Amino acid sequence: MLAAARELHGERGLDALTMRALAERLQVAPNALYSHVPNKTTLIDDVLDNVLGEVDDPTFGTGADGLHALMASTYRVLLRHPDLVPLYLARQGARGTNAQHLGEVMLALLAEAGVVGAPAREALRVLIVYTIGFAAYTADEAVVLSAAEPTANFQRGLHWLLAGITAG
Amino acid sequence: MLAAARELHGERGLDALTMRALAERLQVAPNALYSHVPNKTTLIDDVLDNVLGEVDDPTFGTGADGLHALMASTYRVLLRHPDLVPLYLARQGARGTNAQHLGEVMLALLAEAGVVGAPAREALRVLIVYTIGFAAYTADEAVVLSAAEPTANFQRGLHWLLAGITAG
DNA sequence: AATATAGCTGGACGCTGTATAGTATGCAAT
DNA sequence: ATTGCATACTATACAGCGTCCAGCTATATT
Repeated sequence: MLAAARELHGERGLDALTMRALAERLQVAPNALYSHVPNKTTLIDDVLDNVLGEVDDPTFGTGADGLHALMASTYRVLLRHPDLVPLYLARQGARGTNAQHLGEVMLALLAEAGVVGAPAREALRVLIVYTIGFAAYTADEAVVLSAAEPTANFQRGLHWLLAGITAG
Repeated sequence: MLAAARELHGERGLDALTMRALAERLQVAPNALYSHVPNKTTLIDDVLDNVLGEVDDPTFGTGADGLHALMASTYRVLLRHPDLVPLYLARQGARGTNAQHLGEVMLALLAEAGVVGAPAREALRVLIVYTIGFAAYTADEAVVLSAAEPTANFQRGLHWLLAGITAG
């Protein structure tokens, strides 16, 4: 069902992802979905977290470099799903297992860069906000402009933030 | 009508701001609203831009200092309307007259700080994204925690960005 | 063999934004 | 003074939404 929901969203967009349309795709009555999901909100929560599974963990790069790679990967994933991006912010970044995993990886990389404790949690928030925010703000444009210009812009700002974070 | 919409939103939240509820408040049939507004989306656009009118232009402070003050004021305004914040991002910051004015003030302050042309437009985007993004992400928390901690966090990141921007 | 449970169905409720058609009011031009 | 027209309203209605309720059936458990 999550898979069907993601297909439907991928093919026809967020607005077309209604309980009735999803039920039709599954050849099932609309209310049958409520045997699997308490409501549409948590279904979308699941979709949001599932999308985050596409983010690549950085296999190389330590500390700030790794963070840069991770955030850039996240940015690319978000741009692939422009209409979902505002939802991440509305839900403060989603709380599923994939989101949690990303948070842990980020904290590990921050620790490598010498940032731990309260400053690390602050840095985490700044980086998440900046990345999702930039994706939300440039979503339309980036799709049109083949992402090159906004991505460069994103990376420049990201660099400034990382410089400030690691400078203590 | 815009005033009534803002009242209704202020009193009962975004979800309660329906065409029917607004019509009832105005003692009018629901569809009568469509003599004044083409659809609900542009009504909300108007509300969003109207809210931005609450942001204070910095009367003192030049360049980076002024920008810091302006963004902090914007952040405070946004926090006053948590449920609207995701909408700003979904619409790339709104395009009404108030939004336009803010953009011009920001560009002027950037110019004072020696940033003009393409870098200025990039800086503009980074600052807007960061501010709205942070507001969206901390909205719930900030209301509960009386805003002190997230605001400090916001200002720290903002400082890093401004340092990067003005360093060229 | 009896029973519980998971997954479904038909139908409905209350809500949403909005289209259509018609009506009363006030102002402009003849 | 009368005609004409735009503005703002009304009543009604449509299609769509998320979701609740009651009941059926097949499968799994004891």
